[in-house]
Amino acid sequence: MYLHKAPAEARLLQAALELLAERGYRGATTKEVARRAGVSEVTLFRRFGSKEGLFKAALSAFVPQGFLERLPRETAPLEEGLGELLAAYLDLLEAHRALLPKLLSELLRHPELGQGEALPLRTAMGQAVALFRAKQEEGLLRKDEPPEELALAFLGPLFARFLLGEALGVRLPLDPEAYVRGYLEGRYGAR
Amino acid sequence: MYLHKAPAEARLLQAALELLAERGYRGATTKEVARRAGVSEVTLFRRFGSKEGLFKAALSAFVPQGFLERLPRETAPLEEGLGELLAAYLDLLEAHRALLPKLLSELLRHPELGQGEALPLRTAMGQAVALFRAKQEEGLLRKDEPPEELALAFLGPLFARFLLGEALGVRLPLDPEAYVRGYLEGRYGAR
DNA sequence: TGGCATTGCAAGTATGTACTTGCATAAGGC
DNA sequence: GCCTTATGCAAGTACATACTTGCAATGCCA
Repeated sequence: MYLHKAPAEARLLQAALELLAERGYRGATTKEVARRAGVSEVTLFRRFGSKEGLFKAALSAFVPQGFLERLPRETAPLEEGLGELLAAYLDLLEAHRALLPKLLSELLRHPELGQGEALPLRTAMGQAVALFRAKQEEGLLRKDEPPEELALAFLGPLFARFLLGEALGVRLPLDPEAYVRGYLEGRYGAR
Repeated sequence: MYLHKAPAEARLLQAALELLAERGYRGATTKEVARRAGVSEVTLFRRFGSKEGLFKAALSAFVPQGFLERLPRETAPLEEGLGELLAAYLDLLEAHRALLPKLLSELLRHPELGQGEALPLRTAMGQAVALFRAKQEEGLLRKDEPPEELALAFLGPLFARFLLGEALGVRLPLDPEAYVRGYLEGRYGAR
């Protein structure tokens, strides 16, 4: 196997993410991405086919290695499972603190970028939903709401808290155990 | 005077604002602005000279007629002055609820658009600062902070509240009198 | 050492988009 | 009725940018 393959590709993905956040999808040129990655522009097109392919891949790849495997299985006990889910997402948000708000804004403006074959965030949300569904069937969570609602009610405030903190430039400390407890005692968690 | 002058110009400015919010500065093409305004593209360039000129003008003009005149003079009593200031800004935010968050995001990404000769928001902020400075000199506000700080402390939470509400899709009701009282009783307002 | 994969470089093509020019037309004001 | 002003239309220019092609160089592995 050709050893130099990984670095060029990885640098292109990283540069694409940064420029996407800095200048937006239309403002980020392939030439500039290649320059920042220290790679020729031709290589970019040989690897990713098109500008859109590159940015889709970048958005899919920005979820860290091992994130999906780290998510709790449906068989995990309720409270531990939620705790692990929360911890995994907290780490993800922390790892991309500076970029995420602008990336989200670009995703809203260019929905096609989120249509990547297996955008990991989508998969990750699917796994979270599976966990909530399993706990519903075990009778540990209320069944009068679809599991997607339960998952959103759990993760939504987390995103909101994060985005608000970034927008205002403040760090909002979060106690994971208290967050899980608060969810379980709240409206959606009540069984 | 040529009677048809105003409509074409006004429609161009309005279409430019909408497209700026929808697609961003780079994504908004002059052709599309002209089409939406129901005007030929060449008219756009004859009126505003360039794409940048058009969008600068649009950002300057989106402050409603009479807004500046409505701001309180330095001679207004403290509490009434703050109340009028607050009411004027509340109306402005209300008038542009849907557009403002995206416009602000574009302003952050393209600062040159804010460099308009007399961007009214800049002027408006200057008048607010003058009010706070006058009240400082009357001894009604603490003098150990620059008036710009006092103005920001007064208007900042208003903007934050508005942006948060838009981001989360909720309406946060605001009691103007309570807001002014809270400011005057708080840290920055204490004299 | 020979072959394959990966990359760079130089040069191109195609297209979109900002911006221009020339001419004709219509709407007022005087 | 003439002039100014505003506008549209058709056509075109200049440039940036996405994307391609051909060829040579380099690193790796068998």
